[in-house]
Amino acid sequence: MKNQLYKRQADIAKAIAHPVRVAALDFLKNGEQCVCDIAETVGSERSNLSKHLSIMVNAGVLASRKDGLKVMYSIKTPCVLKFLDCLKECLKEQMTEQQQMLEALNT
Amino acid sequence: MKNQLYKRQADIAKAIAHPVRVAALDFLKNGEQCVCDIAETVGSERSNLSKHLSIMVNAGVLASRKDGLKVMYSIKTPCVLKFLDCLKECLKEQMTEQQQMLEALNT
DNA sequence: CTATAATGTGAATAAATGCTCACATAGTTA
DNA sequence: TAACTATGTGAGCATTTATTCACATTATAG
Repeated sequence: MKNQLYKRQADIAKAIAHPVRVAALDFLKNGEQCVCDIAETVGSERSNLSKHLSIMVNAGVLASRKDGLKVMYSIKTPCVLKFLDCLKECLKEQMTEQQQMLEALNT
Repeated sequence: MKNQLYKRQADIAKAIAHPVRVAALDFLKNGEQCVCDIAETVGSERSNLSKHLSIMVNAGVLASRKDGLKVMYSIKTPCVLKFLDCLKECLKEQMTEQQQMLEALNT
């Protein structure tokens, strides 16, 4: 039972745990975007990006809708944004720690 | 430059994106614990868990210290806890959505 | 010093993930 | 209808990650 919950939490984290996907999410903070714009921004092959996006849709992180020729992707729930902020904050803490070590080295 | 940042954020997410590691973190919310207790709680082989823990230490998510025969692991920064809460919240949102669909099916 | 306990490591294997390419599909425009 | 645009899909391959087992290491206790 609990293991199921841990697995599902891990699946959500996994869906985000790739540089291209983090970059795409960071771009999608500005609102929904089509695949071609995302591809250009994150610098990824279309077909490859397509797969990354569908991974995130399957994990419930993104939503998608058709608009004529284009497919528009958007962040599905507010907590995904929170999640991204958390990630950035963790990174910031790590870098602050490194900087303190650097300063200690210079004294 | 930005790609470097995305990669490092992805690395942090990756370090958490495994059921055993989520379970271990959830246990470590109660404070530092030795490997044997973590192993028993999450139900994982010692040597396997040892590797999972070292992955998280390398990613800057956990800290470790020796205490006699034992090695004690603990969550390194508060934002990791926040991160876990975010994960749980995302899962909750997903499950709420599913429940609404279920209810719609019953009407 | 020897035995024991807790943990880590390395090699081998298995499984999952990611990338690229060629092609398929769906909608649009001429 | 034909050509074009945006996107998705499948196969093949390379890379990464996970698991298991046997063994190494470190500290403790007798």
